[in-house]
Amino acid sequence: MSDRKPETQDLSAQIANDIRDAIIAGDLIVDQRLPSESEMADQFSVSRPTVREALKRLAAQNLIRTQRGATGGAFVNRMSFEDAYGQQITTSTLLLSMNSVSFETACEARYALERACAPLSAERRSADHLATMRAEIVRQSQPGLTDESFCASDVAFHRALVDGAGNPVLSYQLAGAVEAMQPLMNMITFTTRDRNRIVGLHTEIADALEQRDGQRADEVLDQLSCYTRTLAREALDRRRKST
Amino acid sequence: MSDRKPETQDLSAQIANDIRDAIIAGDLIVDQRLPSESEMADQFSVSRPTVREALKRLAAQNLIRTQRGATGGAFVNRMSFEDAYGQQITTSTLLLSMNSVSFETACEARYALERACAPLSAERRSADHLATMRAEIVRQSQPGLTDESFCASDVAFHRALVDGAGNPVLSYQLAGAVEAMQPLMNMITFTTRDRNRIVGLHTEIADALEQRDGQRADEVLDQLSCYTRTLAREALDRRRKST
DNA sequence: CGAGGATCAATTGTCTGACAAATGAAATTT
DNA sequence: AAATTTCATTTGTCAGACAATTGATCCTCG
Repeated sequence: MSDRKPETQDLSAQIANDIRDAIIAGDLIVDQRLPSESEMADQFSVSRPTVREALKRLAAQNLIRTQRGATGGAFVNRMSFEDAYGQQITTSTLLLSMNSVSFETACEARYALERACAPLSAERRSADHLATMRAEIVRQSQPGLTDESFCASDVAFHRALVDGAGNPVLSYQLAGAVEAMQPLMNMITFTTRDRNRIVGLHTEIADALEQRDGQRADEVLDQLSCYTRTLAREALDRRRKST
Repeated sequence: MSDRKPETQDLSAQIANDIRDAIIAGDLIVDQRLPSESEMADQFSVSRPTVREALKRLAAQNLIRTQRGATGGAFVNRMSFEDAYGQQITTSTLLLSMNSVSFETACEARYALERACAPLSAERRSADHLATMRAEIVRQSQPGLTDESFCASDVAFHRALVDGAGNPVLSYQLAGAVEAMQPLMNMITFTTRDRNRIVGLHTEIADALEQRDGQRADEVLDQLSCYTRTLAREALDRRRKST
């Protein structure tokens, strides 16, 4: 938890960390205006460009926003769920794409997380959530759909399932897991038979949620998890054979 | 998913986004060296400070690292789980602390996620994980422990439980949920009676995992979830009364 | 010929000073 | 009183410079 090398860090990194810690500690509250760049330069005994680099670091993390003009400046940003989604998805995508996480591992994590919210979703899902899921099922049944569109619809279906739990923290956490998987899923070529099976399972899930049967939804998700992993294994085998 | 206002964005933000997209798309691969700051300044037709601001934005997201010296420069960073943890915890902490997420909601999310990995942990936990959990239980039983230390130990216990699932993606996702809750948990004052009850439930969880009984672990986690929420409600009531 | 040290060139880190652009507030005019 | 102009403040961008770091190169000496 401690900073690794505070002595060898850039000045801009040190300053950014100072300000970040102040925000986390609550010393700087939401919408509070930070001193102007010139003032901070004096305060930290550095030049304005150095302060600016620090501020850009914070802006990249959505911790502050800046505004030009007479009453402008840098303001502490209220971290929005949308901002958090974006960061989460970027981070997860990169983690999965370049950190030798196997499809298997990612898939297991995704379905474990999804199953966590199945009972909540069964209890709380609105008619809207159910309607979204049904609509995506219809879309997925269309013949001639590209694999990419099929995957996108799959993501939308599962997002609706997660959102049905009515817990924004869960939605935010799972957005990363589900969306970051999409590039990996896109590598799979779905046959008509595969799609029919998946659509069938999706329908069973929707039915279960409609009847507020969390237990049943959980079971079907388990089956879907197994099936997806089987498909991925086959896709991987084919790819290996062809090279 | 699309950028909101590319036309009103800073030059440094635009450049940072360009490079970020190139990294995500795989056009820039891990450990690849970016052009020098001067070269990029020419390439993008901006000044060097502007390029530097862009690079600092990327560095803040752990997308690149920089090195001084003759063979130095900016290199595409391999996103490490550790980096991802850090970002996740910062984001989640801020999201919970200043986005009016109720303790109830956060708590529900946390235990839902934890229960997701209970069966996996029961199956795969090593003796090490179990030993860590037992050790933390002992620490939690010490009389005279401050509330903060008790909470820290609680986090360590649950981290061991999650890590026991042996899925780094789950560990990374849950790190945020569990650790971000700590500041909220610290607001609770635990009586000796509360602590005994929690330690008892922790012991039951450890026992269940030792016997590879995921079902049982899940049940106890459910109880712990309910109990924690009760305590939080009481703490909130007391706080409300005193003000 | 090899090893060790001095030199060098490339690159990032930092500073200074300047000007442009935006923007809300104050002063002025109608 | 309303509309317009002016103005001060602040961020955005630029140019050029120097310091610090660091690997590579070259040179000297054994």
